[in-house]
Amino acid sequence: MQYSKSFIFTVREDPKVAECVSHKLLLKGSFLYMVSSGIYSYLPLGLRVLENVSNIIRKHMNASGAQEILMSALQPIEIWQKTGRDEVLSEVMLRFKDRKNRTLVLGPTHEEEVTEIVKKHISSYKQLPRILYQIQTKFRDEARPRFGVVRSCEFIMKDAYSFDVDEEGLARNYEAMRSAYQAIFKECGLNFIMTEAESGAMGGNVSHEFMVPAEIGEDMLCECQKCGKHFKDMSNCPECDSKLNERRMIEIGHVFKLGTKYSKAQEALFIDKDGVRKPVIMGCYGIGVSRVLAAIVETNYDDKGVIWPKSVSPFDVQFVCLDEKLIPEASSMVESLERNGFNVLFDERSEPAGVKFNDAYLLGNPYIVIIGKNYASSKKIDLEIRKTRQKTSLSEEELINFLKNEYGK
RNA sequence: CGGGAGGUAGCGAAGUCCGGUUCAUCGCGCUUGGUUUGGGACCAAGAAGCCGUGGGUUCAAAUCCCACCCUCCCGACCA
Repeated sequence: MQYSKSFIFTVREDPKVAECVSHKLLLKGSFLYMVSSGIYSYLPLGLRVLENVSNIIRKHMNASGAQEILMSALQPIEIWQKTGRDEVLSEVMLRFKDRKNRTLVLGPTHEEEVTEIVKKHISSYKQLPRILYQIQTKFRDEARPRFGVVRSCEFIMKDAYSFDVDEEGLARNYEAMRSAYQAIFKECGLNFIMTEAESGAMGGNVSHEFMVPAEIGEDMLCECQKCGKHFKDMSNCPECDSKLNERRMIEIGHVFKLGTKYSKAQEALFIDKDGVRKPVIMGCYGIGVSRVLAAIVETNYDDKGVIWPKSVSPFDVQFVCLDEKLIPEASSMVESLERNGFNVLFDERSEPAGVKFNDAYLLGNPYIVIIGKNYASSKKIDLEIRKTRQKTSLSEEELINFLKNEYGK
């Protein structure tokens, strides 16, 4: 992608509307466009990261046997009345009437709808277990949207639902999802903590949360000064009796054993081996995909900008050409990088070097390649690692080998 | 929903107390021409504003008064 033709428009000043790091940097680097408080559009850069995170999620979901679907955002109020959650979630639920005077809601979550789907299609133990998931936009009328994409009224969520014949099956799927989550967050470059949690309005009795320690976190965990373990309560460490510190956390994922709360209320029944009709045993598993973006930025940045982990960065390489006369050479190198499977943002603009460097740092792609004056004599280009800011001079061949090695290609 | 701060050109800000040729100003960005090109460079010329919205007070309002809207922060709330 040529920078001069891209829809990338960084700004020099910090946006006034943003206070926290992720909100500020994502707007400054034109990853996001702010429509209104708690409402954001994804520009090309932001969408690339979102897609990368989504694809990591898909990979691990599919590997654990889950199948992707896409449910409607518009839902009739009636399915919510079956479980009583039209009342429980009334504060956050966006509802309106259509032309037929029927009440519709913009789905804040999808337990009810997925249960209807399963009710229609599953009737025998032979059709179980199954896991369905989707990556989709959720709508919540938040009392106070904040921190950009951390808490917004419209956000992207991965929600998965498991369906089993018994508790043992549920336990297996719950474990499968839990380990998939650990793999997903690790691959996204997040330092996360898994902890037992309350089930809240979801129902069920077992649940775990995945948390990322960050300044702006809205949840609090107690961290042991000695052994580093985390707990909900502020008594001395149950493991080693040392003092605990409070630490703020961003919740990025939550898994629940739901049991039969929804299947009973909505009569999603199957006939078991013994001929008895039983409610399907359910679990649900959520990841705040857009919130993962924010959490990554909140924990991967410096005074110059974002430092994306390799696995999610919009581009692998930002290729900075500092001399117009070298554009033909630079173009051929960019092409060869692309042939080798790397995504390259080719900065061929006629801007001063400082502008290009600062944009590269702000956008946070992991590798910055610089071609300039020294190339004519040495035939070497410079590679700068975004994270460490270390620079080395390399030949084209050395560069490609280095990157292949870094990306395991 | 309670408390605090704020809204002036695309972005960031000054001006608001004390109303009036210092009132529409500055920096960045943008347009045109030229010089530059390994760290946000320089010169020249330009375009761009219902001073958040509506009402009021006054000879006169960005500035004073009232109402509303929007944004950020703290708290309550948060599957």
